Amino acid sequence: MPKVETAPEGRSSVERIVDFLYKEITSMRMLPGTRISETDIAGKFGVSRQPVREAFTHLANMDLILVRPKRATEVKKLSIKAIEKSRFVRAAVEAAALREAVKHCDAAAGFQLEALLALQKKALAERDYRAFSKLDYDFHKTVCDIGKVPYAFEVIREEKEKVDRLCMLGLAKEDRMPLLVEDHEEITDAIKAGDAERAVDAGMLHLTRLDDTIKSIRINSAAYFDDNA
Amino acid sequence: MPKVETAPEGRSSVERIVDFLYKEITSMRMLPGTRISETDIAGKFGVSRQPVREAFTHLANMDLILVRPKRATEVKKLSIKAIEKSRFVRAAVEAAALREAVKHCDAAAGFQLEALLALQKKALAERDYRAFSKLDYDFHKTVCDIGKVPYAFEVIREEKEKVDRLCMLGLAKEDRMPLLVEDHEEITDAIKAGDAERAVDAGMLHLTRLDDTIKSIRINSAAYFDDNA
DNA sequence: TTGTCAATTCTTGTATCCCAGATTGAATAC
DNA sequence: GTATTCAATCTGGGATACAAGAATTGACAA
Repeated sequence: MPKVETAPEGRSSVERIVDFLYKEITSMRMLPGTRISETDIAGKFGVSRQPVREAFTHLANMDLILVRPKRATEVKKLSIKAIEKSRFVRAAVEAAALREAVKHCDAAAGFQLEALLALQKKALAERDYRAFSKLDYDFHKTVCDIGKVPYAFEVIREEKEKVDRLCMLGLAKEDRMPLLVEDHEEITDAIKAGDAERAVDAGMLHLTRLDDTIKSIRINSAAYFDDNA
Repeated sequence: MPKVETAPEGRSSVERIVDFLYKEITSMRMLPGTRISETDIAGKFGVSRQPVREAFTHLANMDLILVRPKRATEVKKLSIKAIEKSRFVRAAVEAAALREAVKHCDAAAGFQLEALLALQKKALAERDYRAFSKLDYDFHKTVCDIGKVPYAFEVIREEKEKVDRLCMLGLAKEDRMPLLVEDHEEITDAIKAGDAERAVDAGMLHLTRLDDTIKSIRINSAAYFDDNA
């Protein structure tokens, strides 16, 4: 018998609470500045305050909430500095991954990218943003895999998550799909051509697609931001 | 009245505990695999288990300890994968920072680097590793500042801390000083010359200086490592 | 001597209680 | 009417007590 892992309705109390709050916050259902109380959450989950406290510590370490002792705990506001840092790290890692991908690209790798591109065009034609989202994820992961730097994608994903919350405020994600597919196409061509600089340039251009979104959100939703750096 | 910040003997209990354990672990006074008990630490600090638990959560999030429920908590072993990831991120960020530094370098920036170099040579001549260590820190920070990417250095520092623990096992750090200063010299020259590729190459070479150390430690101290990837 | 099993004793997880600081709003003095 | 003060109340911080799981150690039998 393989030994059942039990886990009746999740795992531990704190994990369930962390998961719940994480999703609430990153999906922007809980807006920055929202105050959350240990007691409330404890009541909502039918547990004592202790697990909630630990969950809070977790989320605080993730920079998602701000615990102000004796005052209150609230959903952390977005920080321009943090976003810029994230943006920079992502660009640096993405560039490095692309250079490695160019170095290690072979015929099979080229086909992998082309296959993903085809699927993306299909999703684009069907205006299936959900599918495209997954394919976008796969594309960048594949680039990292081709470059034999799997950890690069971990970093990219981590940094991406940090700004994903913000993008929930942006509208009309569907409109940007064609542009993104074009970018992927250019990146693929550059990698297949073995042109590292062109691949990096395309990758960097690809990243700038986010900048406008961020800028407009920053203006329209200034209340959710913290520093004005 | 400026309002005294109190803080009798530090800050909060958990912060003191985190600081203590952090130093113990990163200085390798507590070796990987060492078991630590909430009760013990609580007793040692004269507090209850609660603050200790929170401190543990912190350290677990930093990947320094491993909490195994109902079993025990122990100092986390070193992970080859984590080291490679850290190494990659650092290289990527360092490269990006160097490119930016080249872009923004002016006469004043050049003098800053030269000044640091002179101090480093002085420390080298005096075999003052402690001073050199600080100057090395300053050098890389200055590069990031020149490139107007201050957050880059934050990342570099964070990643550096992750492998610093490991370097405690290495000996004869003094012997590598001349090589490191030479590297800094080459990096400075390349930046001043406005040659981005040369600067990046020099920076990458600089990073490889660590690789031998890591490799030898990995062999000599295999017991402290986790995965054998 | 060795293998098995059970009780004991560790470990962390959770609940409950009390405490101190901070906010807030009402009452009071001006 | 305005400003100040003080107390009720809400916040998180910490201590203690209890629960549950895993490892260890001991006895006992083969």
